[in-house]
Amino acid sequence: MISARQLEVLCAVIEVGTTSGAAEVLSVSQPAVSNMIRHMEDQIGLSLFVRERGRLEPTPEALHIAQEAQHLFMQQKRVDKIIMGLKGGTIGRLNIVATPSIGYGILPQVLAEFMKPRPRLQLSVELGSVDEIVERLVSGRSDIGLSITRPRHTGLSTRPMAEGQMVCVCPAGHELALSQQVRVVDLNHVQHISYAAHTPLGQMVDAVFVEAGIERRFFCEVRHTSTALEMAASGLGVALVDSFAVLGRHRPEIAIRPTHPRLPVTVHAVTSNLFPTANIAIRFQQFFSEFVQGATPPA
Amino acid sequence: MISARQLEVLCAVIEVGTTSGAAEVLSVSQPAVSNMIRHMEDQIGLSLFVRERGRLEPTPEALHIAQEAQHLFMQQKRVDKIIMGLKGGTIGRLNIVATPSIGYGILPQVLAEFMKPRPRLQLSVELGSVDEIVERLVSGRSDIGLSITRPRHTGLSTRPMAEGQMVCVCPAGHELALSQQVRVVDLNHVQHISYAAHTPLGQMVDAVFVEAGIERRFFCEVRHTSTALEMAASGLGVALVDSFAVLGRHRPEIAIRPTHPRLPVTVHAVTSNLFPTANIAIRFQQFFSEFVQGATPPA
DNA sequence: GCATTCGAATAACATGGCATTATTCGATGG
DNA sequence: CCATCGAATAATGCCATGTTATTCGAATGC
Repeated sequence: MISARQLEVLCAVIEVGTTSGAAEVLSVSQPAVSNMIRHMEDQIGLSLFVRERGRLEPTPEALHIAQEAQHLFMQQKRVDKIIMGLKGGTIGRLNIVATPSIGYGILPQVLAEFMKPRPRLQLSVELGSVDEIVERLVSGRSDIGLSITRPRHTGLSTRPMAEGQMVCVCPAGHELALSQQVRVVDLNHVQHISYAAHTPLGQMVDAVFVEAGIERRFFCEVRHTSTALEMAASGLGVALVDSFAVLGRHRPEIAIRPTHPRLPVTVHAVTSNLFPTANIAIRFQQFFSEFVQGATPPA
Repeated sequence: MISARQLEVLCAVIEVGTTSGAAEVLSVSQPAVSNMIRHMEDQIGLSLFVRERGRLEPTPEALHIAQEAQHLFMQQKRVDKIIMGLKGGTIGRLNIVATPSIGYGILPQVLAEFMKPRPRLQLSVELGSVDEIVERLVSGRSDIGLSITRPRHTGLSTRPMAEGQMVCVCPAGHELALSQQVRVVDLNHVQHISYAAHTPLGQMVDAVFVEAGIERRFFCEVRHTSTALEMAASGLGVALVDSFAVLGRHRPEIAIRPTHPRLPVTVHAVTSNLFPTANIAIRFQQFFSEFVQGATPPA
């Protein structure tokens, strides 16, 4: 019926007292205001102003309407702010599900930075296996999944977010730290921490040993790179971890060396095709990629 | 920034699920809805729907915005209702100031009818002399004044609202009731109730006696026609009252006769030129006129 | 008393938002 | 494979809202 613009003009004229003044405030021409007022009066069938001595005097009705319109403006501003917030990702909710390797490794750092300009963003982080990631995504309970291994599932889309590789982590001063590059098969000669053969990381490492016709030997088996990293940092032995796990952290107690052969790992973002991806999730993907790009690569 | 219309379309599409359906609900064409959605997405830079299997799936952001928009719609409806109410005069406040003759006579009947379709209208009725009416109007405390005598005052406008005349009221069976018409000067011959010479009504009646070269004689002097009417109805004597005082009332105990000469009286509506007249006051004037027109004239 | 000034109204015209109809494209289902 | 349904696109129209230029009326000041 009555437009927000009309109310805006009405209020401006009432506040300022003249059409010319209101026009200036609203950054439009004086006739625009004049026409709008007349049009409004015709439309609603009420006298809003009386022309007296060349001035406009608001009627009681006009004052009443203007008063009520304030509440409308409040709501309008509120909606606009919310839209801006959603667009900028400063409000809303981001539900992440990630593998523990990522969740204990790089994710906390990324999230810390991501949340800095978005204090009002609701955050949810779940850790789980690839199967659990798939389950949460297809059921719509999570907006985005983060995984090294790329789940194959109809209804899920994966995109590479960051390229990295496995690196060898050894206590500072360890014999393997003397060379610039660590041969994967050489790990058999030292006390080293590795991954179960049925895990994706274990299979990747195993492939190298199989290629070389050697059996992998390790004294300790863990599930997650973060665990392996902490054990290595504690001087327990040598470990292979993904480069993301050590990204951007200064750790004087450990040395980091690339491996031979190179074992590339990729962090994948996984989203559901069954539900629209939240804008904030898309932004988070971008942010994640840029964060990894910008972070100091492992020495 | 974002228009109410756009939000309306957004909500419709989300609720109905298809652009075609939303178009039907909104009574517009399907392309109109389609274009609006696209335009909105361009404008705010957010994906609101994902096109999937030929259908529209709202994004979480779209759902969030739609939710907030509901409050805006509430306010919009509220403002519209208020405007309608002001236009129809069902809300607002009507401040009336009237002379006692009117205030005790016809006004209550008129107001009773006027208020029936306007149960939420605030009403204020003050009674006072013509001077007091003037004072209240020029000070802006009353919206409209009702008076038989027409106040002369710069800043006040008067308009005739109802034409009537003085009528003679006598107890049923009174000798004057025998004739179809009562000569004013004949009142001197019966016990009659009249008005002080300094009052407008008194002067009007006096003028007839002066014209005839007769001195007015009466046994009782009152100020208001309503008092005179009640006294006459009680059988105390004969009185001249304005025709409005007996308008629309069946009173078997009294007889009403026109006078000779005719003594016309007019109810005037008085409004201030210093303030805009409230729409409700204008409507009341119209209503008053029509009420008097439509009411059964005194027999 | 007359010119100036200020504000409102009007005229004539431009533009963009939002609508229309007609048509095409893509997916789904018998 | 075709019929159907829904969305998108194209071509177009109208009206709300804006513009500039001008006029009109009232108040003001010399």
